[in-house]
Amino acid sequence: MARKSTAVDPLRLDNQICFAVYSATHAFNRVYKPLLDRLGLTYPQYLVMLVLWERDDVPVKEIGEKLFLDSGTLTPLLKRLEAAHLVRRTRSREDERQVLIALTPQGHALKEKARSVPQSILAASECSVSELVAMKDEIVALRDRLNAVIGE
Amino acid sequence: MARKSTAVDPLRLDNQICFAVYSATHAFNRVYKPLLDRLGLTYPQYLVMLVLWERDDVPVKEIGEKLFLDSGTLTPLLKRLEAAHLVRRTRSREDERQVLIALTPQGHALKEKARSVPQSILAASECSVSELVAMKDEIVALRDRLNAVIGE
DNA sequence: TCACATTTAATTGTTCGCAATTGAATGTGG
DNA sequence: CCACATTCAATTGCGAACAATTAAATGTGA
Repeated sequence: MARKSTAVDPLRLDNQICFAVYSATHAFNRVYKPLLDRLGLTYPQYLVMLVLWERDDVPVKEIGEKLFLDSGTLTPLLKRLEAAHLVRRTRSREDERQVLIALTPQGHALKEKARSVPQSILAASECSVSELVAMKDEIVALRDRLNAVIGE
Repeated sequence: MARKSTAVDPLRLDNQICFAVYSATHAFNRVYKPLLDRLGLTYPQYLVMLVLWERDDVPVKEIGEKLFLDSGTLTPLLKRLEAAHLVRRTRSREDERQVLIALTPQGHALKEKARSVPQSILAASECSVSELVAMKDEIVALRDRLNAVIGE
């Protein structure tokens, strides 16, 4: 037959890795939702808290570099975390342009309640740790190549 | 030493596959942006057009099932596509609850301009087709397991 | 047939995500 | 020292994404 096989049609939705990644992001979000509701966090807020639990008193810029987000996203998000008494925002004294983000005691304490989250996600993925690590490394490598092209 | 290795700390940002997927989604978006700007589409609008280029005159519900999106997202998006004269929205005569989405001639014609997009993405990924297909299949399988847990 | 449940889109309100701009602080070259 | 560029956060505006609700059409059982 003369028709092009749908299996290799480059415009077919099911053939697009970007849609696989896009829809997997939403699937993760839906699994995280009930877990993070108990912590009073959204998923992007949870990511910011992961950064802060690793290192505290960090400028907005640095959070943005780690999460690939800009101030247009982070400023209002951080204000909501401040309103929830999880972080404090203070101008740096050495460089008044920077705003430093520090955890409050409640912010630190929330880490303990968060410890069970990764395990629940692992269970939901029905996947071995080694498989997930391998996939993660492949996806990160792809992401970094894509990001490199943007800077070109 | 007594400290837990950071390599296996489950709360470490870099160890989370969800963040790999989340950040890869944004990286894809940034690569798509200049390509889709030329078509006058956003990325979610492009996904809807992919669905319609495969099969036309489809109820909103069906688009939502294919893209894992609900009417709260699709209704305003489809109204914007209608305002751009790419689709028409008409109530089904057999079932007045359904709204059928059909391509306009301009909507059909846009497919030709879109044909170069997948190739540009492939180039940006700096990856062989077979590698991408393998990754895509893994990610889809993970997504489907996650979605299955949500319905539990 | 009729009360009731279900299905389907639309609507409302909140939170991301980003482009573009603004304004203040800092750095740099002459 | 001073004009100028750069850096950083905040702001504005728009388009998703989703929970929760609403309203209309359809389906179902007694």
